[in-house]
Amino acid sequence: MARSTRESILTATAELMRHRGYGAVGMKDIAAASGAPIGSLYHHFRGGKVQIAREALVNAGAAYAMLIPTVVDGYTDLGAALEGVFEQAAQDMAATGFANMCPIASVAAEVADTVAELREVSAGIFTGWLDGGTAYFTARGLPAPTARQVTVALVAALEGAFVLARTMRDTEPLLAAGRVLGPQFRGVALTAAAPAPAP
Amino acid sequence: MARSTRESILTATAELMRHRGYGAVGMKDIAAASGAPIGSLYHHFRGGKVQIAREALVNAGAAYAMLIPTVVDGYTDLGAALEGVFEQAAQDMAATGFANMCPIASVAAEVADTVAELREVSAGIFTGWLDGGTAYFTARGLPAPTARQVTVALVAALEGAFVLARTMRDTEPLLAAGRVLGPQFRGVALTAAAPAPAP
DNA sequence: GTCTATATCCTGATAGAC
DNA sequence: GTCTATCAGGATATAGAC
Repeated sequence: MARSTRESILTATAELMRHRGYGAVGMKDIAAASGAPIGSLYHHFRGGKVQIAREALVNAGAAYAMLIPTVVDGYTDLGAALEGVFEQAAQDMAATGFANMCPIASVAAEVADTVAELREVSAGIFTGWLDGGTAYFTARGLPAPTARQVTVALVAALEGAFVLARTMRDTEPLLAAGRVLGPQFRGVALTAAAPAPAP
Repeated sequence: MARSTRESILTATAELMRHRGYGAVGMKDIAAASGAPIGSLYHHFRGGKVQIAREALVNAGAAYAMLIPTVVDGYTDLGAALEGVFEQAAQDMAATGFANMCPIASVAAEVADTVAELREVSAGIFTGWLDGGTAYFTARGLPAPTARQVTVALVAALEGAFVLARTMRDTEPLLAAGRVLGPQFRGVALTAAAPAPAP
């Protein structure tokens, strides 16, 4: 529920780019979806489309950073937790008609070679996720190297499975990824959850 | 090395879209990269840009379908093979300055909600990969359900790690994914390789 | 079949009245 | 701060000479 014009522009942009990526979202679309006329877009964001996308990505990245801890908090076994994350993702995606996908990866893959500034922002968000996830799993009792590897593999598999699932309109990739990643860590205990870090 | 005008248009398009996706590649770019003037593009592909992209994706999809079997053929242990695939991918990506990425996922993520025809083509290619990989691992002695799960998880993790690695310009995501996926299957034997199927 | 010139539309961005 | 009208450039696609 964004209140200010600025915020409504950013949330509308994140939502649009989650579905259509960067290039296919026009300033006119953002104006229509946010309720603000084109002139206001440039009034609030002097840097134009790139700046709007940049700030929308940063906001969305911060929101998504809390998703994995939120799910994993409910588990005391790492293997079960990993499977749970993928099952939750599969459920969400099916519930939204296979339209749900994080805007970061969607935009990142598209602009990695074309809009340097957005690639850099996306890279920073990914780095924050990986560092934050590592800190979280370390706080839950995993050795740091394991925590890092599990986090990186989890995020990579999730993002890839999202692409397959969305394209094929089938949750199989998410469920299969969870069933392959999870069992290896069954029996690895997670200690009591500390307050989740927000990187 | 494409010989005909038609072929050179398709290979140039695949190469361009591997780097820039769908929207950011213009007909003018395709004309320049292939050496064919704009008029020839429409002479050979009456359906315009969408048809060119469609055929370029199908060609590239068939080429990529053989990559995993090519690497895995060199192994007799499934765990080592999986790690080997990710190490090979990491090496390739670093060698190309983090520009290397399969054009299918790149385009698929971008057009899943905007260009129905290309989403359908991409879905067909993914399905072909998964079916082909399952058949390959089955031929190498794995039970069918395991073969399917391993294939789906492998492709999903690869594609996701590609996005992270390309954005962060770092091979860590590929290597971490390989080191998490591989160990679970160490000790699972692959029988003598049959001729790889080309789905 | 090859190639040039152009038509039509849509984009991001700006100027300036309210 | 809000909003409208418009600019300049680039997109896909076409027409038609060679």
